[in-house]
Amino acid sequence: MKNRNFLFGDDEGTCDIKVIHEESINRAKDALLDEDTYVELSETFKLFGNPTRLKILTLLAVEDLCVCDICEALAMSQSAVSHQLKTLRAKNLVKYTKEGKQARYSLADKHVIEILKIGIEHVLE
Amino acid sequence: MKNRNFLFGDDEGTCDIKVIHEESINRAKDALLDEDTYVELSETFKLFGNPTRLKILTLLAVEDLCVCDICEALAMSQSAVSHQLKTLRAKNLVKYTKEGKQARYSLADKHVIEILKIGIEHVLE
DNA sequence: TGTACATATGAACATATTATCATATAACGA
DNA sequence: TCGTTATATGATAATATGTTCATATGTACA
Repeated sequence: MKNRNFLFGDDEGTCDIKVIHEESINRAKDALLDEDTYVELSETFKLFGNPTRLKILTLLAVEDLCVCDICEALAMSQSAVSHQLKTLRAKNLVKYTKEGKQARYSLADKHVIEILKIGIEHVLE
Repeated sequence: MKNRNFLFGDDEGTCDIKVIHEESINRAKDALLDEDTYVELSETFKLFGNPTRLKILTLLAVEDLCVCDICEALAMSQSAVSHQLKTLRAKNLVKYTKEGKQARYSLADKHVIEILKIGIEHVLE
């Protein structure tokens, strides 16, 4: 089973690394969220991890825009922009309404601007 | 099929769609930051776009921990954790102090917890 | 109708990311 | 010194990502 060492704590057997600060580990582990939550969270943050999407979000923070407006503003292809809008939609960061031939996009979530602001604060320090 | 521009030859491959809302485009474009800032920003946000790193940040939000504590808490290899800590260090999200053989890691930036909180709010809605 | 316009999307390719493996470094005790 | 422990890191392979190309869908208007 386990090797027991009263001075330095239990050895975990399968893991070859000694547990050094068991109390701290337990407190920290209690704060961990569900695996599913972390996957969801990471997928959402991943959307902020790309310059093109950050630019789109910046634009939409100022003005609701249709797809071709965004293409024009960023000098990017319609396809590239449309694909990115799709991924942003999938995680509820943007929404759109159909207006005739056009699709008018806007931010879907108040958190988007908050996250952008804090991120900018961080990198500008 | 592709439109051809007889004055300037083939278009630049960017966007041959007509400008629909020029005023809006100009206002939105004014809000855009430097390209370099977006690259920096995206690299920082990218760090939040991975479940392992999110877990590490959660742990460090509660307790300063050494590398093997984190390995233990996440049941992950020392190498994987160490690599992720390196990337987190590179963007100033965590810092560490050497204590003998160990390296005690902690959050380096107050923004980390704020960003985590807002992200969690978003996904839990 | 037919045609141009606005957007969406599947496939494919190049690049980026992440965990693993093997190994290096560095501190400590015997 | 040697051996053990704690951490760091280069190389690699599997997977994910982002743009382009080609094409599909849907709308408006002559």
